[in-house]
Amino acid sequence: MPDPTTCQFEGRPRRIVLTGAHRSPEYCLTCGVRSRSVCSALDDGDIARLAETAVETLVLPGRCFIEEGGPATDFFNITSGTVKLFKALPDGRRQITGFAGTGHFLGLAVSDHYAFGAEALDTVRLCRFSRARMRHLLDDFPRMERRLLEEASNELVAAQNQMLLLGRKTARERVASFLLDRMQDALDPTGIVPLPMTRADIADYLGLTIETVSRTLSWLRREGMIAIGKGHAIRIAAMARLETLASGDS
Amino acid sequence: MPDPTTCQFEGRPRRIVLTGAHRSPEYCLTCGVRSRSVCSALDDGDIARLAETAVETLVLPGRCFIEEGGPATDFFNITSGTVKLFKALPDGRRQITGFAGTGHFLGLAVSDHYAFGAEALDTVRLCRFSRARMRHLLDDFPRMERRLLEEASNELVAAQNQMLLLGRKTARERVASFLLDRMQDALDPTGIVPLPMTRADIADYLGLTIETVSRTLSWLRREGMIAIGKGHAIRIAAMARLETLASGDS
DNA sequence: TTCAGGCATTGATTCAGGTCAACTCTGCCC
DNA sequence: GGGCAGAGTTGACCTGAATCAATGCCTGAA
Repeated sequence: MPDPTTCQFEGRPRRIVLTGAHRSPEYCLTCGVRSRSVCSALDDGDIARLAETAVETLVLPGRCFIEEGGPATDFFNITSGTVKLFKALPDGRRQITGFAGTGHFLGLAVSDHYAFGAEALDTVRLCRFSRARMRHLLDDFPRMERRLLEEASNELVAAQNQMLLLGRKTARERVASFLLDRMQDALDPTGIVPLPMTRADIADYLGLTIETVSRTLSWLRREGMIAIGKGHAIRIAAMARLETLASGDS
Repeated sequence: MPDPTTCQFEGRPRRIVLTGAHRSPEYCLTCGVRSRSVCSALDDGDIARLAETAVETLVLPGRCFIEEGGPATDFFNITSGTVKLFKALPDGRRQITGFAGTGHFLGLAVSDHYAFGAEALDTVRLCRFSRARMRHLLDDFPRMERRLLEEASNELVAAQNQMLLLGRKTARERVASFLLDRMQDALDPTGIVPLPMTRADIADYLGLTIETVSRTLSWLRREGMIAIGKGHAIRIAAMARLETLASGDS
């Protein structure tokens, strides 16, 4: 069983080998990453050079692969799976600052120490670059820098939304906002929202306790706004009412 | 008197004229901005071209110059003064997502609408670029892009810290963290922390009410950790104890 | 099948911080 | 000086979410 307190890589890091399919700009390196990935900004030549420097890694669920405050040696591009990013206080209180999925970058820190930890929610595949190599790549591929800037800008907008949520929204508004955000992410028009994280993760993301998250979900169900399925999925039953609640119009 | 509900520029927008002093990389455009500014990443030629496209603007205290949700037409570099950045809910609840001072960039949004509002705390001078021009500049000056990426990364780290604060810290820990952050910003070794913002701004930044901010500052004073001076300044009297409090070690 | 352990739900109670209200302080205009 | 408005402080009380506690519900191991 993975020990979440240690911080190591699992699986079989290996050199990436490009095949025909991977030359398409809509696929990343070895692993079929979609348009959000690093490769959407690069051409075939770029990708060939990247392949020289990236290492594909498999991370098992529950395994922490970035340790908050640890030396920032690597840079990551997630190619499948979901990770949670978090910060912690000495007494154990935790705040999840975001969830990163396929195509997202990690480890952009300017400092030489990671400002946050990262842990795999499910089995995660990622491309790992040494930061030194990464710096050289940025010099060679201006498009890459453009991509990173775009990603960082998007994350800043998300962070500002989250600050509004954490600072000023009620528990009900927080949970409603969270469900809608997740639905946007899943791009599922049927209103089924996958929740690969535990109640504890949701609580740590929303600045609440697990009990409050649970009570609030039950309340949303009693009110007919959602239906709670088996196996960590929720169906949104009254989108409009949920949106009104999330925006704080009440 | 400025009307904070409308969103206009004050003063005398004008073309920027470079003089000898401004050619130095440690000064921005017209106005003596230090190393954090856009110019630290540019050489003389770059600066000369920038000067063609930037407009200097003076913003009066209390004036909102970026309206949340409004069309994102411009890009800004603050050359003096402090602004508050905020998001609001329909019923008036507000969250200040950050304070931006000399050298900071604003308006990096990927979307074509601003994701936050900005209002001058004191008299603010800034260099304004149209976003269309800005895009062309980024193509011409890769160094500029590097600078923006660095700035965005720093802001992301700050945002993550703020999420930890808003989601998991107590009122006392929040206020202590805030004072220490402000001191870092002011770079004043004597421990005098300038607070150009009102109690309401501090409250909206920390996710508290003005009453709680006031009570907490009074408590810190009674405990001997700070001394509250006249005219919006505070002296830190027991740095170590304040740091222990801020980090949540209690 | 049973048992153990993690996760989730629900109820009872507490408390940190919000709300409401009174008051002071300061600068400012007349 | 007097009066006024906005900012700040302090007290009394209330409430939303945390805390504490009990129970249910899976899943995997023996």
